[in-house]
Amino acid sequence: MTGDLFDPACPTRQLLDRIGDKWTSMLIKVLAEADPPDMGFASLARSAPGISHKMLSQTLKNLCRDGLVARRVEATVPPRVHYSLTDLGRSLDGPLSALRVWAERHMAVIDANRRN
Amino acid sequence: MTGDLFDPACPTRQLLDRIGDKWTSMLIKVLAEADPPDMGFASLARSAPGISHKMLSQTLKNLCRDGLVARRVEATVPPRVHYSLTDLGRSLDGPLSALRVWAERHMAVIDANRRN
DNA sequence: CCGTATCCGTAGGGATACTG
DNA sequence: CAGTATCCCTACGGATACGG
Repeated sequence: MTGDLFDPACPTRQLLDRIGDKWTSMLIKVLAEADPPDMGFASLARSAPGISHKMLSQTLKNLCRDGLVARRVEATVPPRVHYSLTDLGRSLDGPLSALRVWAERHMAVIDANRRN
Repeated sequence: MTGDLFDPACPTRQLLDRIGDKWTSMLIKVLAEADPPDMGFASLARSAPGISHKMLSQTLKNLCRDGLVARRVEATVPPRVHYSLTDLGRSLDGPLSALRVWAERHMAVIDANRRN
C-alpha cells in the first residue's frame, strides 16, 4: 500500500483526452447553443469554421459513440441527418461553461504572459 | 457583417489547447492539492507517475511562462527549485474541479458506451 | 539535484477526391 | 447532402544522454 495516488486511469485525464482535441469542445458548445436543438451536418460545418469535412465526421462519430450526441436520420431524398446533445452531453456543457467563463476572463493575460 | 460567430480566437479553444495536453492538468491538480504549496522537481515527478523528465520540465516551463506557476530557486548546493501555483493558477483549479467532478461521475458511462 | 538537447516513433489532423 | 478513403505532414511526447 504505497498509496500510489495517481491512477493511470484518472478520470479527469481521460476526460481531457476525450474532449481536449481540436474540435470536440467546440462542437459541444455549438450544439449546446443550438436552437432548435438539432443541427445538420452542413449546418455544423458552417458553425465551426475551419473544420475539415473529415474531422467533423470523425468528431461527431466519437461523440455519438460516447453517448454525448444523438444522431437521427431523416429518410428523405436527399437524406438529412440531425445531431443533438443527449442529456449526458448537456450535463457536460455546465462544467465546460465554467471553463469558458474562466477562459474569457483570463486568456488575454495568459497570452500576454506567453508573448514576453 | 455576416456574423461569422466563430472567432478563430475562441478563448475556450485556446484554453483547451493550453491545458488539454497530456500533463498540464495533472500538474495543476497536484500543485493545487500540495501541502505545503511548494513542490520540488523530483517531488512533482513522483506525483505524476509515468511522466518523463523531459515532459515535466517542458510542461513546467510553459506553466511558468503562462503565469500559472511560480518558480523559486533556493541557492543551495545542490540547488532546490520550488514550484507553486500563482493566484491565476489557483483560480483555474476551480473550473477544473467542476470538470473533475463531472468526470468522476460520468466517465464510467462514457467508457462503457465507447466499448460497445 | 535540476534541467536541456537529440533522436525518433506515432497519432492527430488538413487537402483532396470519391461513393451513396 | 452526408460521409468515407487516401495521402502526407507536423507536433507531441518517450528514451536516452549530456551540461550546470
